[in-house]
Amino acid sequence: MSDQTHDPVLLTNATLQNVHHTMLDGLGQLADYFGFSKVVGQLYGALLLSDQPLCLDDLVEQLDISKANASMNMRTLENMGMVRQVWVRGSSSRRKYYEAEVDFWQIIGNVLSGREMRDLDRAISVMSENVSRLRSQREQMSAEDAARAEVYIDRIEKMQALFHFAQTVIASILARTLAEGMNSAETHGHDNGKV
Amino acid sequence: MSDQTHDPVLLTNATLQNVHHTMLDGLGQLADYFGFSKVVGQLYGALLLSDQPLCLDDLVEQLDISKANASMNMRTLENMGMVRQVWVRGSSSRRKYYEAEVDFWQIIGNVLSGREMRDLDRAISVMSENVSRLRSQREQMSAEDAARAEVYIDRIEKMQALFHFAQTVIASILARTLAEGMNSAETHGHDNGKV
DNA sequence: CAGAATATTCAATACACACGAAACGTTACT
DNA sequence: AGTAACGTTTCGTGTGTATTGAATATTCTG
Repeated sequence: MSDQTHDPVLLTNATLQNVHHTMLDGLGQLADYFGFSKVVGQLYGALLLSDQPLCLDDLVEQLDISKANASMNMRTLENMGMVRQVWVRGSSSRRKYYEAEVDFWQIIGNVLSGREMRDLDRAISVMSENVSRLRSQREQMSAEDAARAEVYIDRIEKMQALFHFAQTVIASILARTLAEGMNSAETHGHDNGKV
Repeated sequence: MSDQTHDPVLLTNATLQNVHHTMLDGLGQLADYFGFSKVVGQLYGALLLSDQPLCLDDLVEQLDISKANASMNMRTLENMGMVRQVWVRGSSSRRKYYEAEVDFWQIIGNVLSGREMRDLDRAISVMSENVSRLRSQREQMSAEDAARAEVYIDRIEKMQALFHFAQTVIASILARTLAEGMNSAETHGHDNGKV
């Protein structure tokens, strides 16, 4: 026994097959929509709709993709906190098994606290700096340039207001996520350790 | 006579040049981040920081891109409602002039009311349909398949809850956008007890 | 410590996308 | 109408990115 994997998990029922395919397809489109490969959506869907953790070979077989592709995209899922590794005791050897993170607020909090928030902060500070420089040098400009500076300041501040709002929204989401993390026993914390 | 365009709009001041370049660069990165061409962001930035409407040739010259590129990406900006055409009286011939839409809530409302909302609705309905089918056929399945159906239902409904929340958020943004026809200033009352 | 099993990385290929040049269609001016 | 100006579409080309099979690294078992 113990073929290469623990259990092929065949779908014998037509309805189950259809739902499975529909979900993976939709999640693939969604991932594509957000700029990722559609494979990441499919991988997540396969794990989401599985009652047991799956290993790489399971996913390779299920989605009919190469192992390299699966490995690469699983790493992006890990970096986003959308999947986590789980150790299955019955496995013949040291196999990595994954399961989907189903707490979506946790996921959103992870991704927002990472790159997005930093980019946003940087953009806002760049705008602030630009406005400051324009204000300070406005006096020394020609009338024509000063008029242009006024336009710049006006438009940049309008955009900055939007970014500040986005910052507020993201901060509230993060607060919500953190408040909800107390319930979860999993100490997810900061998993970003450089390899 | 006249040059091909009305006014080259040269930036004589170093600070203005720097701010201009910084903004266009940042907006280019932002556009790229959202899956568009960076030219889209640069075009919008050029219009945003201009006190006068600009024609295609102005933009071509300013960004040093081909006319085809400018034309194509300007259309996507138009489709997103981020720029609008404006007719300039003094132009020698029939030239299209564009200006940037500066009401960002208007823009967000436009894009959300378009594709996003429909995709969201469709995704939710697909999930509902799938859950319904699973529930109705659950009885006729084998015990094993029924157990899987339960897992499917549970996970799909979890995700559906998230999508419903997103739907609510988008709906509230759309409501705000529609109500803003009269609101002139940048005072967006921070009505975000709920995002 | 040898050997096998598994995940990861690497280089080559395939694919898709964006760009620019030029032809085309359309509109206004004389 | 003729003509000039302008915007749009199309086509060939190049560049970047994703996917794959093969090679490498790592880890567990006997």
